Amino acid sequence: MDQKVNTRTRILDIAEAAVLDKGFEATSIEEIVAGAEISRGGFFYHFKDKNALARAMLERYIETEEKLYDDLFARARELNDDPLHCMLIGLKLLAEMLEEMPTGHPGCVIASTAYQDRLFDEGVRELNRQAILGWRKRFRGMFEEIAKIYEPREPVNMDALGDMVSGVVEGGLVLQRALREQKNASEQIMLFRTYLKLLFAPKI
Amino acid sequence: MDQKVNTRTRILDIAEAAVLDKGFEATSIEEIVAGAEISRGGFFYHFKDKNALARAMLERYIETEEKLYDDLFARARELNDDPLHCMLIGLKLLAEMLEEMPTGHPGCVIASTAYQDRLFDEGVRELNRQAILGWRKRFRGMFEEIAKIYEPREPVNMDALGDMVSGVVEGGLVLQRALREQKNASEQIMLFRTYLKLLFAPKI
DNA sequence: CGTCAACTGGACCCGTGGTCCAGTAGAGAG
DNA sequence: CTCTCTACTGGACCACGGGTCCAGTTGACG
Repeated sequence: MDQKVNTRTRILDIAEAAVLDKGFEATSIEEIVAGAEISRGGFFYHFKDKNALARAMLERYIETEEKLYDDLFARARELNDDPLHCMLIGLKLLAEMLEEMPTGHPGCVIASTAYQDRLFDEGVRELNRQAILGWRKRFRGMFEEIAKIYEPREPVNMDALGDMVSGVVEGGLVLQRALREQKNASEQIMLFRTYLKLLFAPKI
Repeated sequence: MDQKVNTRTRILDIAEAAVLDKGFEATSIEEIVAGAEISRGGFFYHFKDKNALARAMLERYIETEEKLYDDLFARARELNDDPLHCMLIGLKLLAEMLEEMPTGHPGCVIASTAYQDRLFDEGVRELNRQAILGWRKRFRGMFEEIAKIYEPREPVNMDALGDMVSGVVEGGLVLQRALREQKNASEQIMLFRTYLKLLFAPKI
């Protein structure tokens, strides 16, 4: 049963790398089983179809992402207890992280899932939705903390501002992929950071 | 030869609607020829393969999009000659437009192309790239005009700020698609608009 | 009348997702 | 030592979609 866990994880690892590289549709089961050195039958033993694979990948990815944000903002909090500065530091760390990731970070999984919609079943779509709603909640919470101390200079919808973190990351990754440049996503995050500085800056 | 133009255009129309609805990969040639009431042979007479179709669609789409931005900011200019206010009005118009589009506007074509990368040939990818670079240039130009009059309160990279328009739209559309909500993209644009107001606001 | 563009229709190939199933290697329980 | 159960293997088989090839038709125009 150690082997069981191993094989399933190995499939997920290989699939994830391939999907991040070239997208879900372009990744064939053939190629996954070749990489994992198993038979086609073996693959379908673990995942009843490609959708089940997608679901498992998304679940794992979302978990990783949550942990990543937890760690990142925990580290930021250690450096500065003020919620605004914590956010600014966290975004800087996020930008640096994105810049270091050569092939582009998994964030794209969400976007690519959104755009290949009809290929996926309701379960996958719902997972995707919940992930984004989770980030909305997380960041909205942080922004509300900030707003308690620093009154925003312009009125903003906090849900939308929370979404903007995800939106800027996703949008940045789209640009990066399409332009074949390397820093777009991190630049976009840094611009968003400037936005927050301006928005929550003490008046005069 | 009238028929020729007609058929080609008809194919493009039907393909575009289908692709916007469910993505390129999920749109079969079978379905396109059924919609256009032609034979499979007829389809391949006009487009040597699916990539040629993608290229033609992208070209047409980019042209439409350019014209849309031209019109939109021309209208904005009529309402206010100041470059900052013109931009703010233009973004408001853009946000309203996005909100009215029920199925989501074609912007997604760029993102979806970016994420289905390997399915497309170099020609398609390059078209995609050029479209984004075109928008970068357009918006950077406008921001430079603004910056001549209103000194930015924080230093920003003008290329990145130009990209941010595309990024915010693309990111917003990703959210909208994944969340199955309707206003995310326009909300994101309105937030970006607030950003510009803060960034270029006269000091004090 | 001939030619050419714009098709039709159908045969055919291949890769990919997916199903079914019979068989087996190996670990752990009795 | 056998019994069973999990985790597979391997191969036959199907449907569908992209793509090729090609022979034949139709209508406009010189």
